[in-house]
Amino acid sequence: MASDSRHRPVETVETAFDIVDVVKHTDGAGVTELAAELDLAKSTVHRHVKTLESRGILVREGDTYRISTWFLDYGIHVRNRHRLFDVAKPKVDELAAETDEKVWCVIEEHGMGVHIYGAEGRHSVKTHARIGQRTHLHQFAAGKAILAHLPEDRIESILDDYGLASQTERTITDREELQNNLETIREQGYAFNHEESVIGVHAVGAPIRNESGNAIGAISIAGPANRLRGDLLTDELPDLLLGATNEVEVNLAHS
Amino acid sequence: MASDSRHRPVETVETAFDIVDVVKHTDGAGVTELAAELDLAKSTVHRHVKTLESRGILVREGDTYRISTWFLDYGIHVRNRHRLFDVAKPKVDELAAETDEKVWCVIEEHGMGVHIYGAEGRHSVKTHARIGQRTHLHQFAAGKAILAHLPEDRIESILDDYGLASQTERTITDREELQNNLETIREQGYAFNHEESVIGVHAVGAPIRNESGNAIGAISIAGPANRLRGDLLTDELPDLLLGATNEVEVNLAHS
DNA sequence: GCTACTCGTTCGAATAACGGGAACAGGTTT
DNA sequence: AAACCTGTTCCCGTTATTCGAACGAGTAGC
Repeated sequence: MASDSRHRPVETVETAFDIVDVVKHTDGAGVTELAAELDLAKSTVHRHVKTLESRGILVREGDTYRISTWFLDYGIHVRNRHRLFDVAKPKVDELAAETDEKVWCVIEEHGMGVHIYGAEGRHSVKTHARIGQRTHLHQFAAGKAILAHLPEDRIESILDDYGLASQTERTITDREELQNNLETIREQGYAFNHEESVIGVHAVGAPIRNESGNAIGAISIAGPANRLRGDLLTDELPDLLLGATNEVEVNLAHS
Repeated sequence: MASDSRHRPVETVETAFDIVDVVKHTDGAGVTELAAELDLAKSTVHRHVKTLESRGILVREGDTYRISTWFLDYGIHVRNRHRLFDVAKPKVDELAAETDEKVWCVIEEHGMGVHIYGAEGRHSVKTHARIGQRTHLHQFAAGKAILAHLPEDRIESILDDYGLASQTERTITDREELQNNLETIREQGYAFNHEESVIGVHAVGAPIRNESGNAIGAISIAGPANRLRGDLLTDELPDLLLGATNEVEVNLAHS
């Protein structure tokens, strides 16, 4: 981290990815538009875009370039190769079938939570989460479950790096309050989310730990606040969840 | 296409993606390994890798770099933004539930077929296909259904570009034979795959066409050859499939 | 315990490449 | 028909990329 200031990035590569980013966020753009947006010469953008196209990273549709499914190929590859995915997927499916709610498998990467797999129950809410989505760890149940089970210094550095941005009015934005919450989570072994990421949505999340006890991911069950409350939320679902995560941990250790 | 020879790519960007490719295929690699593999100086690779890491494209685990879920994020974004996905997904799920076989939604991109969504039936075979996978159009039912419903000149240029590589001993590798097959597909409105991509697997595929009648994708039903045969394969499944694809086409037109 | 190998990292200097701007070709609008 | 838009091409100057060698650190060998 201290070497960050010393490290000078390859700017040509940065502009290439800047182009990809703009193309993604605009859902397709032309050379002129990209050049204007990124303050580059048209010829420069053109050369980059042609390079990316020849690699199959961008595809051309008339005069606009779009992100290609190259990313889907690589993305799914990443997911399938992740140690957790194979083991967790069947359990996530099971939980969704048993609870009829939305169940997510989340991993930690670079200090953020990444939703790598989600299973629908029959009544599952349309959460705003999407496969591949990155969310700040303090903003949701699975994330807090992960955060609580990381080494103390990593927790500090993550909170330092990203801060405590709010998602809803109920998101925990006070550092001390979060520390208390994490302590409770460690004691209980699971975390709750009371409308902290989406108003009207409650969730329970439990960590998946490796041999050294550090969380590498988590599983969460989410549903409407008026259905996920009382004993169901505080007892039944955590029980089910812990059963699943414990099993995943055991299977992980033997793989 | 003719300008391909004239176009000189941005080499720095190429090396960056070369690095990403090697990291993907080796499932994680270090600086020295990458430098040796790509015949570059260690310092060059180091700078690239640091740049990619700071962007969150690669993640570091000890001394090896891995592909990150950044790709999953972008990949799923691409899929979700595709016009076909929203409309086709529910139909694919329906077909899988009705037939109990593996059902795929495939789109055409850059002259290849990309599997963007697959639904499992209760008895579905473990096909080798994976979300994001790119396959030559002539090698499978959905692909041939697409190929048959493209403008004549595009068909020619795709076949010229990619040739007719074989996947199994039953893959169609003769151009004339393929043309005859495509003609039959156009007459019937759907395509069969008789162990042309995987031995022991049969499939039916039907195109999804836009307003001008050109295929933009296809849906296919695949299953074991000994179950998918006779009337089921030649009549029942095509009927079900065409019902679904027609509906998708109508919904597409009104979206 | 020391040595010898690996790994990632840093530095400076030379050259190759990237980026810019102006001019071109093809289409569509005014 | 002319004025605009688009993507595309060219060449030149300068910068930023690349290389190779040297460094620090950690690990395996004996």
